[in-house]
Amino acid sequence: MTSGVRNARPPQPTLEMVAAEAGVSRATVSRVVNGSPKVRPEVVVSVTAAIERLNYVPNRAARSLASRQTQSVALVVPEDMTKFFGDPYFAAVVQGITQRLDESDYTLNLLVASTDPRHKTMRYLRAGNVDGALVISHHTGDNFVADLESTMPVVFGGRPTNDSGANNYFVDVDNIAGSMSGVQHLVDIGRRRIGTITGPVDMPAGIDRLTGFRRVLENAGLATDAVEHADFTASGAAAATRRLLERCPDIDALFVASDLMATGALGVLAELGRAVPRDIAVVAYDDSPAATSGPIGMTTVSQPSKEMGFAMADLLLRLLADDETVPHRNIMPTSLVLRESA
Amino acid sequence: MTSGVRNARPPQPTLEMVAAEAGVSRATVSRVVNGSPKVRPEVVVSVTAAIERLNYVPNRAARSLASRQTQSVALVVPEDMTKFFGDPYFAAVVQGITQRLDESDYTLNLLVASTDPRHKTMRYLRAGNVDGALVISHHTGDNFVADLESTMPVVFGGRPTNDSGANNYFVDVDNIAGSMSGVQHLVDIGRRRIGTITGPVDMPAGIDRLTGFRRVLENAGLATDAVEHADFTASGAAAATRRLLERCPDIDALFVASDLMATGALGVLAELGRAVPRDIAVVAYDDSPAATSGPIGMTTVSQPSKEMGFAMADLLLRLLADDETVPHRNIMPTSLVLRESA
DNA sequence: TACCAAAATGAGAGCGCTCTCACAACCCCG
DNA sequence: CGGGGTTGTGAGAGCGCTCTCATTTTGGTA
Repeated sequence: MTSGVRNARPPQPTLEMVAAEAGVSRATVSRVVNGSPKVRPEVVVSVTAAIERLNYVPNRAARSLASRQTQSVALVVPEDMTKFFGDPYFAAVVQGITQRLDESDYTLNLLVASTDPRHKTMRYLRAGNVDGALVISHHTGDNFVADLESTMPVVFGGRPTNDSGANNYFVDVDNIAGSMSGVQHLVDIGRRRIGTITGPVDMPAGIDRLTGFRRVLENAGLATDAVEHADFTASGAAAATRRLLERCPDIDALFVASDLMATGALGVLAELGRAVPRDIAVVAYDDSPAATSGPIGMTTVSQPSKEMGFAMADLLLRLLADDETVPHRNIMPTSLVLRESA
Repeated sequence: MTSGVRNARPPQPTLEMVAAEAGVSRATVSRVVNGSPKVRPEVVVSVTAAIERLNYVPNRAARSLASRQTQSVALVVPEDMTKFFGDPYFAAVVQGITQRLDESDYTLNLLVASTDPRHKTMRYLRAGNVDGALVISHHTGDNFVADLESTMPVVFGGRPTNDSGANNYFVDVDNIAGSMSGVQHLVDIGRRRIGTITGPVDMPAGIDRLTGFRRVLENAGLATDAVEHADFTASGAAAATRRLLERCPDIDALFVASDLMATGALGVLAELGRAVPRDIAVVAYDDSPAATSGPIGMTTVSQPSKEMGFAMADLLLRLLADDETVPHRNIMPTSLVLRESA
């Protein structure tokens, strides 16, 4: 058999070749490539020219092997693809992350993990493919995280479920305060029979937003039984809304734990002929594009998703730079955005 | 300064250490790790045990440097994040790709390129980070592709814009035939003043779907002037729909080049009080979740997006395996799915 | 002009793995 | 029981880069 497709490609130029071309040593070329200050300017010029001439690009594997760094970080998302792509919240976070990374020399590796067996993801991570990891949307059961943390720096989006020791690094909002502001608004506009569609209760974001809901209603002396759990998807929320309306047909307000879920809830409400906000006022959470893309603008608890992504990446990068002054937690502000739905 | 965060991690075990632990040579451990058949079964057992004991995971960089392969492929998407995340079409394709890759030892690197300067993406690719690349959603102006192809095997999703030599590998549907089936349906149900919202005309998918539209109308002896261009986003399509309605208020049918764009168009139609399908029948393209998630089910040209992703990955993997029998093109079937909108 | 510190450069030893050989152990058969 | 295969195993040379150190060059000073 002749050499196949793969081997037919012309070999990439190497450091060695650039060195020969420029008439200097490998070490000097390496210095130029890495921007070391201790190279004579005229040498820098001639080496740069040689690099240009040969169209040289350093080999990542070799560099990574020698330097024991990869210059890349992973974003681990323990959800399935559909959920990941379906929720504009993730889009915003990823955008923030890439924005920060683009300012650096690091690249991002996306690991959406339920499509992979967890096992495969961990092998990938432990095989030295990345210098650090960002973890978002993680659940109580995801104990791969402890493993990960013993291998490399990890930054969480959202308070990790095992945040006992307070030595985790994470970026989050105060979900309790956030949801309280949303639910309080419902109370303030005179609603008295308020229900909620929660996120998964194996995630801090799900739990905390429910806690905020309960706290406000208890303070106001209102019933807290109109609760249905869902999974941060539109269809899950739609089903939960149906269940809730069946069980508590008298509700006059609904707090939904995410914008995406609110689109599902709003669909059911429309279908059932419950006018929003007249019959039922709705407050959502996220302030993602989903809040404004539907027929009715959502009143929603705004969290800076993109900025959170940015902050996560920033935190990780500083950790990787051995910056010892980084704070363990970065709690960002929320605010209530009023639109038509409540 | 003391050793920081990065260096504080315990070093990973190496092949050498496993070899010592098992009392064999490095080469033998390597054979076991790579599943070579020429190792005595009892040796395999003892080496496997040693690997287990040390919790050994082979170092990717070293392996890649020595073998000149990375076991990973890139998915290059020359769009910005928002567009990428916003369109369920991409979600389906990515899902298909990962599904195929999960059966193999390859991993996926997502490069959504407009956030990166093109330059950075190319450097990454050329630095030997991946063995091959998948390119979707590429535009006429994206000439980085030629560069890429000289470096590694590339498979396109959608006929590439420069498909002159017919030596590109790609997976596509017959967009002309697909759109013709959709537009023909509009003609068949008696519509006579048919408009279209197109995709970008610097993309084959945009051009071909428009061509199909024109062809049907010309065959039927109908006017083909009710055309507005958009960019495969919901908001772009909404604006285009407004322009179209302004210019041709008399249209009784609309062919929209993607489901996502149709959501935008449908929104405008609803806002303007044009009943669908009574006043204006709408046919979309993709048959993504967007076609069924709105208030009215879309009649749409169904293309097997997920299967296309799968096929792309499959093609690339076979190319990487030096399979010389792979066909250059894989044209998949479309079908018209009838729902309420037309 | 001679001398020494500082700056610039090069030599060379790895990083952890793969892969080609050479060698050793074993098999069958005449 | 020796020749000629197999088959399994180990030694060792890289893969392309970084980084430490020794060496050379430079420039400032007496």
